[in-house]
Amino acid sequence: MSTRPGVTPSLRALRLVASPGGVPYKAAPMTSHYEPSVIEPKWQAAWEEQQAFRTPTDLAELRKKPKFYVLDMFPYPSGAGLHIGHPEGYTATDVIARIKRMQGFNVLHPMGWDAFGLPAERSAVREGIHPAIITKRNVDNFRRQLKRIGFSYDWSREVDTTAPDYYRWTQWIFLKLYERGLAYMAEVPVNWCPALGTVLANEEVKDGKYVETGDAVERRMMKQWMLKIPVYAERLLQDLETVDWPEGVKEMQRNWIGKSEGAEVQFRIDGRDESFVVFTTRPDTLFGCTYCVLSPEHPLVRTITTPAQHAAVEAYVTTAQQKTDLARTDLAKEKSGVFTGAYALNAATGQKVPVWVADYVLSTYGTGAIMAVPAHDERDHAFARQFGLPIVEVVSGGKDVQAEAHTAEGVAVNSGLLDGLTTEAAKQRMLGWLEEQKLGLRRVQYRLRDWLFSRQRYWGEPFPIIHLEDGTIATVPESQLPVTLPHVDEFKPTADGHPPLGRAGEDWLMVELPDGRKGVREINTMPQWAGSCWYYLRFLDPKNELQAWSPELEKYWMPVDLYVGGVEHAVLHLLYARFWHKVLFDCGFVSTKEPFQKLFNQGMILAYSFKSEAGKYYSPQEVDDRDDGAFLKTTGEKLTKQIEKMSKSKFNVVNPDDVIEAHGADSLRLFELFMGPLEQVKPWQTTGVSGVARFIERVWRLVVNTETGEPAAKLADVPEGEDPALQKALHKAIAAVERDTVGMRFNTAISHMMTLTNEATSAKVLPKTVAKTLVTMLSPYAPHVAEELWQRLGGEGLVCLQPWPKFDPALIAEDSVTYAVQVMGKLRAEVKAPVAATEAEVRALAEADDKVKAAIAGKTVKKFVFVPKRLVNFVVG
RNA sequence: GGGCAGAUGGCGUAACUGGUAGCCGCGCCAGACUUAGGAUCUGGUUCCGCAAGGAGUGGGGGUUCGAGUCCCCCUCUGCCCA
Repeated sequence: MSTRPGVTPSLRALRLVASPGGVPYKAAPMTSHYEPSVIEPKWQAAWEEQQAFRTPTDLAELRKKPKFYVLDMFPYPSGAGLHIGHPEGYTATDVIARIKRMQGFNVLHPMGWDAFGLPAERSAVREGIHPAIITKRNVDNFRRQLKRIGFSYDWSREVDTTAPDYYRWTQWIFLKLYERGLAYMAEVPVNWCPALGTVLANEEVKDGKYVETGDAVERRMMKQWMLKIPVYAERLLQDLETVDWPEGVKEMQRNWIGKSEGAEVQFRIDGRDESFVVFTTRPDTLFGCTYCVLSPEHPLVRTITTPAQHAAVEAYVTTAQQKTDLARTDLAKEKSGVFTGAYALNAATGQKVPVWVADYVLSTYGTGAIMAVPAHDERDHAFARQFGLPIVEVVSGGKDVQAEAHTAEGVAVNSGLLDGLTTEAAKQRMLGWLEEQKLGLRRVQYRLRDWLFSRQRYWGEPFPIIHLEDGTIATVPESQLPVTLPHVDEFKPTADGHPPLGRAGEDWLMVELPDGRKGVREINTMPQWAGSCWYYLRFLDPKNELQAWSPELEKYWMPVDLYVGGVEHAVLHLLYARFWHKVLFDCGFVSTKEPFQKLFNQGMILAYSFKSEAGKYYSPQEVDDRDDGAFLKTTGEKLTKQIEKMSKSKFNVVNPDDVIEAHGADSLRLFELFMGPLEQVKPWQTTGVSGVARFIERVWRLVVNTETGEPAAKLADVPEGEDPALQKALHKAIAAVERDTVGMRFNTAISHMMTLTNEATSAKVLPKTVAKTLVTMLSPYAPHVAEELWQRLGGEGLVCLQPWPKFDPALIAEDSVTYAVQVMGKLRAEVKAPVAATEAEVRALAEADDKVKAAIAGKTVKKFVFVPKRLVNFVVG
């Protein structure tokens, strides 16, 4: 290809430039054409050599400027490498980091690796290689790919959650949780995944399967570490009000925390001196309670069951324990249950109501017992219908409650002292009455449960915990952290079902304390969430060997000003990190209540895929994608084209390395942002990249004569105002690009630069200062080509360290304006008027127009609407 | 089933507090320059119509001089929760 004459020489140049200790970047050839493969390594080397993005560590130095902490959700370094979705958010934060630097901020923009986790461990088992080696290999690849895109990370702050000098502090934070009574061990029903040989958190399980792999999950009782996140439920809920997050994410967190206010009501067992307590959010419906249900695990089940029912109940309880929570509570499933033979007394009516056992009531939620009000609760209704239990209406609502539950609010009926009250008033009256009668209490309930915090894996943080012979627990002293991962022969569970750390030698497993007590180390490890709960704090002070971070640096940098990542972390990571942060706040180790002030979710990038009638997928290379449809090249078979999530099996994964090979990193960056609003889900269109590549080449030609490599002929050392129209376009562009960039509307910011470039292309003369300003504006987006052009324009130093250009508001002001002239809301003409024109003047101009005359001829103008600088409208009758 | 977000040319999208719908790209069409090239430049490109003109922002209704934007109902898509 004649326009790319030097593919081989430029590749050679790339190697020269990139080779450490080789020819310095300044020696890279001055090409006449735009060749990203030459200039990108050149400027990456220059940034590195000049430490352009090194954030000061000295506080006195830092305090001279305001701060801005812009953070990406750090990736799990998978073996597959980056896909096109990663750089989307990373490019956005990089543009923000770069413009903030230019605007005079100290910018903290770090990157690291959330590198503990199951995939590396499974590769380790498969390949027989230590997960640390696999992790390093993957991290090296990720780092190489990220550096190739020209991100302005301060790489001296890189952190890796699997490094002992990092997880030492993860263990330290765990000790703080333990000391505060927030971590404990308990025998709990867990989601055990036999295929993986580990337990999973509730949120990792869906439909009885592990969400990542689809492996089956079953229930088992096991002794596990738990964290008492519900202690912080109220603050996690309240403090959402103080952060600038997408409303949707806040709502998801609120739902996850699941606060409900209601009552605990005591039910006495008829004829026995026993009682149980139910939690209800609808105390106003107590008069409608026609039966009660205990969960199969409820301790009272065994004691109250009558001899006649004993066998049936026993059998039922046994089967129920096998089922997962989800299978038990699924609304669509047929309800099951067994009568215990016992009766309870309805606290309000004193009537006897039967007590059943059913698995749709969970022991882990509320009190493990419910009062059933079939008339006003769908699940209770389904259950009552199935077992022929009575349904009594206590909230009037127009529906026939025998046929369908009426769950909405209404007016209380058949409810004694509550009759005639609206639901809210009835709740309050009933609560008051229950408290007076000492039959119940007001109670706030959260859906949020204790966080299952241990895993039976190798590749995770060991707990700094020792189990002593006397059954008590000792912690490893802070001074002896980290507890490093031991050597093991295999990364699998032991033959007798212990986690992989059970394979460690006695020198690791057995511990003797200074006082002579002996014990064994905890052999569970922490879940992957642990390391990501606090990494944003380690970035502040990553090399600190004495503390997890310096309190002074924490006070300077926190909170994170902008945090960008996928919405898939809306609840888990973001809730766990907030929880730890609040604990650290209570310990006095951090100064802010919340870690992430502003959160932004980038939308997923999808891609087109091609599928045959038979359901087989084909790669784009095999497809002829035309206007009239997509066809398989070999057979001509018609294929369907659809937009889907990228996946190897659908042959629609786009790799950033390939895009860089074809168009360069600057084009990749621009296109990632030009596609559409950052928050939106959108398809990757390979052909679209050439559009932004063309834009870069147009800018290039403004500066460089592509025949000779000399400066372009129309570049001139003349005042910026040489061409007033161009100057106006320039200042408008500065204002728009700045506004849209800081507002994270990158797609429109880029289109404004394109418009300016088009204007500059058609201008006769291009003042050098205009070109320099354009290049400066472009530099956060396409930093490599901007550096190259800045240099060729004779700019001093690096363009990425220049101040952001200022616009002159006076130059943006228009002196005349075009008015749309409507008659009855329909556009009939346009007239040009001075900016300061009065209503009467504009009306006169409009009425003088022939088309307007024709439209209003013979009619009376009933009203004249005047919108300054925009339009006028004749309302005629 | 509930909650949230969304639906605009052939495609990705743009449109400030209600004020000329379609900016910027992709693709396509035409022309220029050409060693005829997937380069560059110029012009065109919502639809119907030769035109005048008309229609048009998922569908239906409403508020308003004026609605992509506000209100009500519906359809579909995505995400989250059950």
